[in-house]
Amino acid sequence: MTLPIQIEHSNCGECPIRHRAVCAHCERDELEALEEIKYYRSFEAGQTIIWSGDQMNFVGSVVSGIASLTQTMEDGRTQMVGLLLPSDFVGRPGRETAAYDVIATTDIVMCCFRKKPFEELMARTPHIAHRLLQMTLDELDAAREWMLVLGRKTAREKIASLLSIIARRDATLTRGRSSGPIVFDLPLTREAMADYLGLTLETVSRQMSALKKDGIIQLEGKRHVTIPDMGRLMEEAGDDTDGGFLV
Amino acid sequence: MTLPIQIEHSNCGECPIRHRAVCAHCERDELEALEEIKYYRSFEAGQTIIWSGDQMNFVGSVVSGIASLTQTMEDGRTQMVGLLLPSDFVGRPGRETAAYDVIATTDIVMCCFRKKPFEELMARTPHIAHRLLQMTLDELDAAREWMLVLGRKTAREKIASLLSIIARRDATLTRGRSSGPIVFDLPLTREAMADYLGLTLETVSRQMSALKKDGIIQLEGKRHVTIPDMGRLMEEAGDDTDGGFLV
DNA sequence: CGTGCTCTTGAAAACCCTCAAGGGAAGTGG
DNA sequence: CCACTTCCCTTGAGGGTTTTCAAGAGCACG
Repeated sequence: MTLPIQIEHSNCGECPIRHRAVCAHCERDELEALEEIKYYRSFEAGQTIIWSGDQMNFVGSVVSGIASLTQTMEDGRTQMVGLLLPSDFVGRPGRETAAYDVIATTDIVMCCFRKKPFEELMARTPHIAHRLLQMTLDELDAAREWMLVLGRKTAREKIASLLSIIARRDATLTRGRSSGPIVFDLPLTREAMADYLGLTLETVSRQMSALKKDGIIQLEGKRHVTIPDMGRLMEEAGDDTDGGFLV
Repeated sequence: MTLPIQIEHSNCGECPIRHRAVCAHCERDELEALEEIKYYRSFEAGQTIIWSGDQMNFVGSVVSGIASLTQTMEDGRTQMVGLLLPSDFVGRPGRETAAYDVIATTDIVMCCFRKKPFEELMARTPHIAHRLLQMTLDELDAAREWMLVLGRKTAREKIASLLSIIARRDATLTRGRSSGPIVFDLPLTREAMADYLGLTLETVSRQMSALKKDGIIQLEGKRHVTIPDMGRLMEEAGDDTDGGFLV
């Protein structure tokens, strides 16, 4: 049941998210201060990391794996409001309780900081505060982009939008190449996709099949996706591509 | 056509948004620095304040009136991604071009700062940076709350959600009372409501009529709304109220 | 009194959801 | 090794909500 997950990166200098996380702009001495209050935690896929309404005793960064921020109504309707990827920040300085459920989508490793010390450190470390502002503004943009998807796009466009976001992220992480087919594994179940897109899982499944039938995507198994032509996918997503090269 | 709108608040100390805007936590000397780079601009209802893709030469705060942040697809589908109320901040330090259209919903007065000097000032004024982080986090929460509305609520629940947000804001601004009926004027056309809610204007109109027929709201004319029972409205919105007193 | 704008209402159609059944792969225990 | 279960996914049929298309009402303005 409980796998002993190895924590390898005790040293910030060797951390895989060193240059993208909230600590990205930190100097050596600032990193050392962070190291003193940090600790790692691992969660298995499916585990709830934070319950909405709970006391938040820590903030932190996703080191590896994927988590989701979700909101649930009384009758069970669920909406994912954020996808947390490696380097993304979890928690809100200055707030006591969590506003959303944070759920591990895959096995995940987090770099956590006790909240109080982190807030104190942030107050005297402009590099951290500034980076957090940057990241928050980016998340706000992503949330607003997603509002267009949720409010105005068709089911087919929604699926294409999600796939192109994941494809783009994968392309950034794995290599800079933009030519040739893009290949990746979907980190989400059909149900998670549905919760992200404001659809039912049946509609997700149907639209995935339709995109496959039309040659926009290729599927091996349920999760392994190949995108032969990124431009076509973006057309299906309804985004202005106008070439779309260089992503 | 062009009304000569009076700019009254040249002095920050008397500014109506003094304690809620990005300058809220500023000391006297910080305010003086802001005063040196600030200027007021007025826009009439319907005017576009900023075009998506344009160079951003200023950032600023809404002093009075309402503006909307909207995103438009090539085929004309429009989604409002933010509602800018007095004290809300416009613009993103560190970015060159605007990501969204900013449109004056009502006549509006803005307190603007030239972008470059503001960024420099922010770099050496933690009070401003900290306040901006707070405000950005609040906006992120609002955006995420709205994602649930867009993704998972029915047309009727969407309308009720919008009305309760406006009602709550009005209640906060005009007085602390929470008992008795709430009365306000809708600052949005049916079309603007539709763009906010991801609906068509016909559906908005129909659901407004339905809520009226069911006694959830009362309408005088098209814009003047009375809410006899805030609890009932929030039930219709699908929000957990559990009493809901104290707003 | 016509024009323009916002809003309302109706009828038909489209899209997505709900309900239902079943397939395929992985894991468990006999 | 093979039933059996479970989980995830696919596909079909029917129905409901919202959209689309269309017409007209109410109001302000010139």
